[in-house]
Amino acid sequence: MTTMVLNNKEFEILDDYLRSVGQFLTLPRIIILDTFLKVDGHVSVKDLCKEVKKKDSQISPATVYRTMKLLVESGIASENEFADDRKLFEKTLGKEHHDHMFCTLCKKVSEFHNESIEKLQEEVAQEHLFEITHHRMTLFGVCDECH
Amino acid sequence: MTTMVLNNKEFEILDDYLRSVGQFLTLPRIIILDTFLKVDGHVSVKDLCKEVKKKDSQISPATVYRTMKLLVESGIASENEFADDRKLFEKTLGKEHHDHMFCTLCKKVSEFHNESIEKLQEEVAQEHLFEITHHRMTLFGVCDECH
DNA sequence: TTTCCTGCAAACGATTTGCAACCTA
DNA sequence: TAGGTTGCAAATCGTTTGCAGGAAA
Repeated sequence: MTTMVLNNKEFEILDDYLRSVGQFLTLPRIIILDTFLKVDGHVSVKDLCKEVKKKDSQISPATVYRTMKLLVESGIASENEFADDRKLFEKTLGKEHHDHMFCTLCKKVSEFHNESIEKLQEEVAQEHLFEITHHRMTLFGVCDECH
Repeated sequence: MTTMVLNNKEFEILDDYLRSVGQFLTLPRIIILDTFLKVDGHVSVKDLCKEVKKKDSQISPATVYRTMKLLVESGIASENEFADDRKLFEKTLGKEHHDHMFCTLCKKVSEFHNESIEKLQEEVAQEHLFEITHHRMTLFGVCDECH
């Protein structure tokens, strides 16, 4: 039997968010969030649907899409696209900002953070009178294991 | 009457590329490349189709898609996606590598280059034994004009 | 003649949406 | 009761592909 991790702060955050927009934390939403939290790394909706179906075969892809949108809105998840048309979600809570390295051979996504780059980005933006809300940086190439 | 710029190096490059893979520089391909070269900035296939149709209403979107693929393969164009599902093409020939700033209000794409960032990216990659083939960096935010 | 090219329409795959039935405050 | 929620199927949207006719080497 699967144990739910309802005590996670993510459930509280989603619940708060939903209340603030006049919506409810329903069972399908709980199951989807729980599933999402237990997958590690970057997941596609397709893969998430597979996992969700194991817990409740009734839950439709439409609901997974709708719920993932809510998770993004509430700041629990973020979206990123690496290879063509593969939109992937990752957890954002409790993780500092980071960028990605995508191995074009094994498709593995790894993360890094470099404060100097962040500072330089801010400098560049200021030079162009551009106000950054967020950025996206991905290095494509071959990871150590694929060498 | 529209003048073609057949003397541009891009036509030679496409022709060479096509020959190397046993294909030909046909009229539709010439028209599409010519149109692409005359548009500035970043274009979607949809917008390109509109321009192409003005010169030859017979040319189908399928051919535009097929030709843009060839342009990317031959190094004349490159693809980038900024906002959701808007794949845009830009010329690469004669332009040094650059990154992008995307204004989320007016959707304008502007370019910048920062050598220090490039060096740091290379350093980060080396630390992780990752071999970069290319990278993609986009700053999202509000441009000067939209302030 | 063989291989490539093209337009057309159909197919595709990811995502969204309209709807009727269902919950829940 | 009113308004949010869901599964289902249909609709969308960008893109790709099968095919039959046409053109070039």
